[in-house]
Amino acid sequence: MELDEVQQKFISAWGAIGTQWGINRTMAQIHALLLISEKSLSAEDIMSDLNISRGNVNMNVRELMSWGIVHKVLKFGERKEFFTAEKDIYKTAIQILKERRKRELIPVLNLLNELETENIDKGGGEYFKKVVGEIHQFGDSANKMLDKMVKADEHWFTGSLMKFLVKK
Amino acid sequence: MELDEVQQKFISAWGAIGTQWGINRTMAQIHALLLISEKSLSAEDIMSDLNISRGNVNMNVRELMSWGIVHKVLKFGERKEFFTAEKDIYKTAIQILKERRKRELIPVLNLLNELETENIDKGGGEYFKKVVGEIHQFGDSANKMLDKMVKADEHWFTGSLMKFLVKK
DNA sequence: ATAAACTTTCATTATATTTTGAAAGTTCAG
DNA sequence: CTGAACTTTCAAAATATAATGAAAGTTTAT
Repeated sequence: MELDEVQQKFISAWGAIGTQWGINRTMAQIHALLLISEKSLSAEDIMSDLNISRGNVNMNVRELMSWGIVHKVLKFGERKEFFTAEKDIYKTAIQILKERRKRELIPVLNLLNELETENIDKGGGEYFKKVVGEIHQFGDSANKMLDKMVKADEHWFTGSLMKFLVKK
Repeated sequence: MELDEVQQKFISAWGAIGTQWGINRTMAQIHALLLISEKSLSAEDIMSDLNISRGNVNMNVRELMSWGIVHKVLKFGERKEFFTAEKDIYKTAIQILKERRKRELIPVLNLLNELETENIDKGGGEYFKKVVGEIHQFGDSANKMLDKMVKADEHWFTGSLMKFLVKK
């Protein structure tokens, strides 16, 4: 596929946004490319569209798959693997929340538990205890919230949540 | 202040988490240090506690202030400037949401507008139009949601939102 | 079993980000 | 005004992150 100027712009922007959120630029660009590609793409397609190496494509596509927002597609009669992005943007967002919760929030909550215990064992400071306790409480709330969000149906986000937020 | 082992651990962890969210490690560590410090700290305090240079402290403290989560404190009779972090973690989270909305989401929405116009002008693809349109719609919803959240009172998060989420 | 078609790995290279620290700038008490 | 106390800047150095591409590994058709 030849990318036109508007598409290029979209891909660049997606890459830049990703960077701000701690996502590697190329990974975000591959995601953008797959999002706007109607057909699934092979590693070679991605290499040529984005002008990046085979190893880079392989690494980042696998990472995107581990996030559950890009999928492998096998075409009948073709030996090559093709890739496609989840096209429902709500599902994509929920999936990212889900993964970030699992990979980042939960380990932090565990660490906070540890720190609270250690601080008591070692007769650590009251102030530290207070601050960490509050962060922990906040983290727990966020965790519960995300759990609900992630388990809710996919139109919950624009549906009931939006209504709830808008009413009062 | 001498940092004990538990505090060190907290600061390191905060730095690591920051990194995953696209925040520079040192900035996150300074934030952590200020969070757990009962008293406000001078640039020199931060330099010695975290073992970093003066320039680095200056740069990152200013960045934290621009995010509105660290404040300058002037002590009577002292010429030095002291710094303190917003200690209410809810306020801190809301403040970060607010800034990310302003700095990142709004520019993206503007770009999407542009891209949609350009795509029509240039007779670009239908599929692209569809995908970008959906992303735009999602972004608008998120934007409205954040606007509500940010304007709500500080206990809204654990209060009514949690209740709403937990009930069904 | 072979070899062509494809994917994965990883040491090296390239790029981007962060940190340093000395110099320049600012403020203020005397 | 002056100079001491402090803050800011920014070019250079250090560090961390990402990309390359050739070699190794895997799969499949024959």
